[in-house]
Amino acid sequence: MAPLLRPTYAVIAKTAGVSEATVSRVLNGDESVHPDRAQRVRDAVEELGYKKNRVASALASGTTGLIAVVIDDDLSVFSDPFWGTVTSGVSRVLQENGLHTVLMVAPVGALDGGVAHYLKSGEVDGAIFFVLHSDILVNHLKKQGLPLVITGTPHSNADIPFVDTDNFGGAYSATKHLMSQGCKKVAIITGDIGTTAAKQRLDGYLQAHRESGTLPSKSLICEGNYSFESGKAHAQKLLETHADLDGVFASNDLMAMGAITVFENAGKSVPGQIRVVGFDDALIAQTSRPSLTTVRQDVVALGEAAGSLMIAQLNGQDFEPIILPTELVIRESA
Amino acid sequence: MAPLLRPTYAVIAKTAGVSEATVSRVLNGDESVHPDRAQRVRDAVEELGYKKNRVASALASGTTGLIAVVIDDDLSVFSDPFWGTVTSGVSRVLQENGLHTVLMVAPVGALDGGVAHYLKSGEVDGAIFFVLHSDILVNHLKKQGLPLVITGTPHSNADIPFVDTDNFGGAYSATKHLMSQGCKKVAIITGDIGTTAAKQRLDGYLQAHRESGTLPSKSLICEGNYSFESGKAHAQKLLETHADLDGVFASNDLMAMGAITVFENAGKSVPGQIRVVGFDDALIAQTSRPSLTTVRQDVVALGEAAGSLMIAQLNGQDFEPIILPTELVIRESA
DNA sequence: ACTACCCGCGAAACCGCTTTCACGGAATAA
DNA sequence: TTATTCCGTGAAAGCGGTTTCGCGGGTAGT
Repeated sequence: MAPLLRPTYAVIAKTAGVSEATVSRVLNGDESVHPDRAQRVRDAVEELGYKKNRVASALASGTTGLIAVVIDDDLSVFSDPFWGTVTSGVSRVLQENGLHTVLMVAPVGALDGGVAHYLKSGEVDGAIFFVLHSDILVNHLKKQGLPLVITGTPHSNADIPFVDTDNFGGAYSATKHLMSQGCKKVAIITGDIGTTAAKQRLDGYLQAHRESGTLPSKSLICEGNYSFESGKAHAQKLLETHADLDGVFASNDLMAMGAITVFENAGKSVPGQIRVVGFDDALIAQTSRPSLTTVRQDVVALGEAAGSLMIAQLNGQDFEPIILPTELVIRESA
Repeated sequence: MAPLLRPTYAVIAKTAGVSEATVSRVLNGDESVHPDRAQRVRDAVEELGYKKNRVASALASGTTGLIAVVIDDDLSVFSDPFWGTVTSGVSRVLQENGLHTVLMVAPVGALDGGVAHYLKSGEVDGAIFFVLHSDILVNHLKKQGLPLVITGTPHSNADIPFVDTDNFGGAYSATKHLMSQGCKKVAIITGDIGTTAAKQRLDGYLQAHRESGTLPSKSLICEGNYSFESGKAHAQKLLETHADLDGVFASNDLMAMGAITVFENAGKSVPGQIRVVGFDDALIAQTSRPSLTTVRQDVVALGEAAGSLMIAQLNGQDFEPIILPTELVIRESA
């Protein structure tokens, strides 16, 4: 493909007057080479503008320098700026460590799909999973010894390293905040309850109620799916069933926006009559009117943490799950 | 890394009773193998659950099956759902063709940066560029024979295959629409004028005016940078300098939203007193109040087109630049 | 002074697949 | 029948690094 042929070890070895083995040692940081000869090799490398052929290196060494980022879903997920941002964080950390990011967007499903095969085939040195609908593939890969990181909390309690936002704490403080603002009846619109994040946020909401001694009625708990439409639909239903509703915690900003739209169209002012808190601190939280009080999570940091955890594993270092803190950002809506 | 050792050609060859060369022929679709022996090979492959080692294959054949997606910018770009969506389109098409996507997010800058080296080192079979600030690297790579696709229109007129949205046409129809709604004085807030897309949208805006015989004054042309803040800032300035402003075409939805925010805060109703049209049809265009009239571009299709163009090149097929049509989506703001 | 070790370094095998080359036999031509 | 092609096929030579193995010389032990 490349017309100009790049130098190989053979050339470096000849111009440096050493063997190929020595070249390899120098280029891989083997200390046992005499400084003078090592320097001769480095000079030759410099002079010839040598760049190691990673493919050959991969074949011989068994490591490819590639980390897969797997999004277990369809394309729509990636339109969500959230995952794009996480990915950029991952990518940056990996790049700083000389690794590259292979992107795989596909429903993972079974153990014998294309993605599964690819991961099992040793073409990547590790895999970072984003949206995980099931742990079976992950557990399978773990058994094979592939370094893994999960972004979000795994479903099972297999000891797979993961990074996550403090969903519970964020939801808890959001709910507490609504209560402290005088809300007597606060509903929650959850995310896709099949995700651990949605469950944890619901738990935070419940915990806040538990502590205040006022358990919310079942009808205040609405099972949404993170979409704008589901936010609207549940807000509508809440209006009809709870005339005295005065607070809503939505599991993400988009649903919060949907709810606010419905409330205002129905003549309920936000935050005057109903206070609303979202989650994410996405761009729309700042640009909307009223601007949205929300739970901020540091999305780039999440990606970077995932990348770092992967690096740590590859280096054989110790590592533990990383839970990133959240911050309640108070704006106009609550 | 993988504990269970996978079978190699040697094993397949033995169980099928043929030579490794024949195995290779069968697995690469060489017609010149006798059907019976070919079948024996396929049976052996099936029976042993053989999967080709792509790394070894890459070393021997010189092709890696990897396509780089290069975003010539910093991380922030990837937080924009736009590029995430394009990427997912690319990724899907490539995956369907047995290729994988390597993501590189970094300022490309010079010819000797890390990204440049990687691309020149033959570790990828092709590269798709997203945000391009300069054509020099691209031209350099093209000379080396690396298959390239640019998403967006290149700066120079080098014959590099590209895909783009019909920016000119979209801006033209947006401006025409404002005029047809009775707007006498329509301003434009452009995007980062260093991008070809921003220039083309400006041209469309100007062309609409030219046809109507009313050339806009210089002060109606505001140079923004695609950010919410720049939308707000320019809207503010416009309010101060043009009391009779009654229409604004913003080069993207985010700036349009910024402008609307300013107008409404200033007591100007949208679309009552000032009509606003955006560009992109991003999610916020639907969720905002008033909902945004905007120029829709099919972002997934853009990515798919880029992927297809790459595939075509790799197959040695003919290919031409692809310009995707836009559609004016009329909502409340104009 | 003689054996026992350690250390730096090169020769060569190897990673798993691709591709050239040439051979044996069948098919066609003379 | 003999000479000429053509064709399917296997042996073997890479692709470009990595790694094992063992050699020769220097240091240390007694």
